[in-house]
Amino acid sequence: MYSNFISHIRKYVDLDDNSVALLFKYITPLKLKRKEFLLKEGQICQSIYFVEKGCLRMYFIDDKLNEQITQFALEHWWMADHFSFMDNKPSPYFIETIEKSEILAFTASSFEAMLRELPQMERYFRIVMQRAVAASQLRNKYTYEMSKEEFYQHFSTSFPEFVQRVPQYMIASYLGLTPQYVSELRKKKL
Amino acid sequence: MYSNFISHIRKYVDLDDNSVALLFKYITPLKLKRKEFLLKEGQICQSIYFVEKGCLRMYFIDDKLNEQITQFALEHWWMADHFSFMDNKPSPYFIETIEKSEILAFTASSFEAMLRELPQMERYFRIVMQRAVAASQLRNKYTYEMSKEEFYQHFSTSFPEFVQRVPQYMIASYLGLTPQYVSELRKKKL
DNA sequence: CGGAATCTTGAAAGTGTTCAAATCAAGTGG
DNA sequence: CCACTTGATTTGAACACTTTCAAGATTCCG
Repeated sequence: MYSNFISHIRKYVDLDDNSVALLFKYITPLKLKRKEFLLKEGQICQSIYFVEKGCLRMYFIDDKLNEQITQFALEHWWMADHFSFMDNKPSPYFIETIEKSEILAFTASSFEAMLRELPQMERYFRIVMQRAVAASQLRNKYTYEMSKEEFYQHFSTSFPEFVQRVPQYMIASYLGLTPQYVSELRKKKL
Repeated sequence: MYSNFISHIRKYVDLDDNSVALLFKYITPLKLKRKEFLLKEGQICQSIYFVEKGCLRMYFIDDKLNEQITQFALEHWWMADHFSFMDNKPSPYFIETIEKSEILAFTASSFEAMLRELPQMERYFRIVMQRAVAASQLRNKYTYEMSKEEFYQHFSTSFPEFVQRVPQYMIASYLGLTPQYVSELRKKKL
């Protein structure tokens, strides 16, 4: 049960079976179909979400009414609008399933209660968050040193499984370029 | 002593005076002049750094030999190359003082030992890292929705104290635009 | 099969960069 | 305190990368 989640935790902290049982009390499991929403613009991001199976995207609507995708989450990734989640602010984002997905949710209050009962989980989340910071430092560095063309080529060779799994126009949006330009770049590469 | 640091911790967790005394054992305080380095390209980022007073920048040298600034840190901010710090990988970055600064450093080993002795600090760092993730989500959103011109105007009106404190060309670098273009934008605004 | 969503094409327009050179500011040593 | 040297900012013209717009071709799904 929730094997991806448990194995992810055990990568970073020791957690005995008894603690795992306690942990389960705080989880809200969700089974979602394709194109269902976990969060919509204007709502407060009530939970942080762990992708046990499937795929999520986070996006907002820009002033030209385009969907701008800012994050994806595959198996064993966390997803949340952390500002909204921590400070109870309305979120500008949508979080939506791209595929049929199994999600584990911690509401803000269950998250707090869980951390109080299982302090090892503070360590787990400290490490997870620190790794998220590291990942965003790296991604950020790429945006400084690569042109959009290079960024696209780099992404599609680094994550070919991703390019298989999600439509081109979503990748274009995530990389901050137009679907037309992606189309041009693909042609160029052949 | 280290009052900015202690008050920052106490914003997020309760820490009694006894624990503060224990905490001090793990800190390496550094007094640095302007333009001194905490990290250079190729080295492993040995410590994470808290800015008690002063100002740091982090940058790397791109393929055209420009210094590309990816982060600043003012008082009560943390600074590190987290990938290098956590996984002992050589860093592509330089970390350098912009002004005379007082820095508190935790080496990787003192950081670990401190967290083991003072588990409340796991909570503190979990919160700090989570807020760092939130901040990078926000900054990232800006890069999707603003042109470089808007990004510059937004930054310089949001952080006027910053524009005072650091040279234009560093702000240009941080925002990912050329000093020439910044110059043009400033002219435009008058 | 029909309709909607996705992907491709090509031309025109912008936004921001590059290059080269001039001007301005600032710190150092005499 | 001035002269000198280096660092920082400004200018303008030419260029490059990426977007926009408008259609057309294709794929997918019920």
